Amino acid sequence: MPKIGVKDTRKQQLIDAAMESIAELGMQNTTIVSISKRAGLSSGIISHYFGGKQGLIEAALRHLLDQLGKELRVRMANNDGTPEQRLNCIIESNFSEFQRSALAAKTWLSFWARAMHEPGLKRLQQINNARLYSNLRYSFAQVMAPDEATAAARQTAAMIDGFWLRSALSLDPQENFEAGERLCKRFVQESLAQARAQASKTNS
Amino acid sequence: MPKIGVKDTRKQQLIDAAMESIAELGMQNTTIVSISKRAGLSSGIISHYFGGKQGLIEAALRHLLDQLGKELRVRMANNDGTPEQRLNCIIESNFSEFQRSALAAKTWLSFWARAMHEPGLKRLQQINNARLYSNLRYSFAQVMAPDEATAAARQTAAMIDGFWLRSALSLDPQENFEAGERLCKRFVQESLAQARAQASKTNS
DNA sequence: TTTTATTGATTGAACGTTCAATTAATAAAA
DNA sequence: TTTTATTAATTGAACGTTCAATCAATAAAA
Repeated sequence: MPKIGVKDTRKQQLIDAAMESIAELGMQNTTIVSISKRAGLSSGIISHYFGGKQGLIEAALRHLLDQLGKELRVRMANNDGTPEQRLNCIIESNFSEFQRSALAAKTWLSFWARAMHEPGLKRLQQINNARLYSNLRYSFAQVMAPDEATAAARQTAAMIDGFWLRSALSLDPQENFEAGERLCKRFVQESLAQARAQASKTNS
Repeated sequence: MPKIGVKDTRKQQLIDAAMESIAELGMQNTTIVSISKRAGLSSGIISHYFGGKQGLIEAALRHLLDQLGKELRVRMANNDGTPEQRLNCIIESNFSEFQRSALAAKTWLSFWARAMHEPGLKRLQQINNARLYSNLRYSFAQVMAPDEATAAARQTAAMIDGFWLRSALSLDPQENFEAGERLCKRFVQESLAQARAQASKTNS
């Protein structure tokens, strides 16, 4: 028998190498060779483990989404249930270290573009978008009227994605990401403050 | 001499065809044949007018940016100088009919992704990002303290781009664009209202 | 005729996929 | 222990396809 338990290791190696290649060369210039060389493996191995280049690309996106989900779950577990804290958690997990790395940022953007014309990727992307939105909406709805919560959630989701996009395209992504995180949190704070002011006025 | 004035016509035909192809097939599957066929011309003509496929791609992006700039200038000319009105103009021009079409949306996203790895496109993209930001900041600064204006401009710019992105990726781009425009305007309104409240408090 | 515009067949490079061959780790047999 | 059989893991050359770019040939205007 050959080495056993190597399968998952190899798969992860290839996924990492794929993201490195996409970040460095772009989706456009990422080839089976550019990936396998980075992983220190042969070109054939990609088809062996993922059925082809396309399969590896999808696996890489799934991996990014998993990271994002895990990030959120960890942070959610470590706080009480204040809407304010939960919203901060959501923002933080979207800007967390892993996600913030230039590697991930560039890879995301490539995926977004490709998702528009490949149903497999598009579905994954939409699930993720819907999750961000509904997480936000749930917390806002505990403090606001339904309509207000919907609006605030949509605005926040757009702001998060917008800062991501602009940061990835900027000359200094790191700095832009940090500023983006701060400004998203500030927006949420002020939305909540205004909602509370509104509520106390209605009650009196 | 040959037909005169055909040059610009052909160039525009090819730019339109390129955007159609990118919107339909994605940047990935757009070839000089898929473009030239849509334009009803031969494949060789692209190199003749644009020096190659890459040249046409850049010209198409430049065209999109020009449209955006023209859109803004027209709207700016038709209003007085209230910061509120100017900000609405900026938002409207970013969501205007031309820009809103699924064609433009898909093309934009493809450009964004590609811009990250091609200096020529990246420069164009950054000029555009900087213009949106500084237009916004200028108007906010007439009502707010400098720091506040910077923050509001950054938030608004991110929200605009974010709604663009999420709309382009959504199942119903049209509806999402419209909602996005409304919510961007609402955000600006509330930012201005809060700034004025702050100002009157400070004065008294 | 001269100049410009346009075509479309051709070329050569690049790419993803396939697969026969090799390697190396384990299990079973001697 | 040593030998043999078995099999997953891995390689990389070969193949067929796709594509951008080229260019000789043609058409049409001046």
